Amino acid sequence: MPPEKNTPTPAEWKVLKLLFDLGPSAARDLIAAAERAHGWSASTVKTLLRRLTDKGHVEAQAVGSSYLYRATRPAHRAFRDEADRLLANSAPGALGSLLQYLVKKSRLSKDELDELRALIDAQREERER
Amino acid sequence: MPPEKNTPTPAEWKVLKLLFDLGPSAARDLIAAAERAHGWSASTVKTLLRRLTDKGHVEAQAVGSSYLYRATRPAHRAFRDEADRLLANSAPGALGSLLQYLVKKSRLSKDELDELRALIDAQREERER
DNA sequence: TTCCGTGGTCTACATTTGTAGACGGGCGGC
DNA sequence: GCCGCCCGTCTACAAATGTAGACCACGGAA
Repeated sequence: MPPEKNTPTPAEWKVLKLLFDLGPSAARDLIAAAERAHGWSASTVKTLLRRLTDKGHVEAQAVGSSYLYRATRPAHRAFRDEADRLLANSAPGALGSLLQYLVKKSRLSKDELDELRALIDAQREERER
Repeated sequence: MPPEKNTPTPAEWKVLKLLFDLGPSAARDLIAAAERAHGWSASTVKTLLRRLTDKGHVEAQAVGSSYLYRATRPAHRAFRDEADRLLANSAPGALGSLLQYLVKKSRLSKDELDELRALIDAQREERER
């Protein structure tokens, strides 16, 4: 169980995503990015940032008179949680086709494909035994 | 763009999931299942069912004096939409490891693994060219 | 020293979501 | 033919969410 229980809401995710993209950032940059990306007002971003820190997804590190915001967990961890939600919902039978869809759609690089293939082979071995 | 715009809320998903599991069902069965699975009252299920039909995820086919509820799109389609949301959020770099995680965690059957592997090989070919 | 821009905090408010009771009508049993 | 049960609809209402203004303090520019 991850320490963070409250998953981010969709709007919060968007801010989180910006944080992932920009890396640890000052409010001004996040606000600018959110304005550009979603047309949000500064206030909106501030609120979402507060809620994210409340929920523990974002950490506000005091720097001078203001904060540097950073995601508390790395992007891949956060996405993983999302993925878990997906699995939790998905019916067992539908899973295979779901993954196929994802692989097709996500246009992985050759290296990534190789890794994935290796993983699959390993799993197949396991099934053999 | 799928016809359905409003994605189901988490609670709605739970009902949808029950519908997928049970197949087209009468209210009584859904209510019973939801009671068992989530401890919900009949009213709650009814409301969620209404909202789902409003949003177009569920279709209420009149049968006698009541309805037979059925999901408007097959499970795999619905999950696919969820998966799309996931991809939309996920940063490109993180995708590979995300899929690995999913494959590992979802414990596919040998057949499913084979299919997935075939798909990956196909993609690799494509990268070659 | 004064003023302004930024950033943070408070407050606000409409909407959506989660959860559920009340009510009226029909059908199946007695 | 009357009764109760089950169903669908209406209504309710608290909490979460989306979106944002008001206000205040401080640090830097002038």
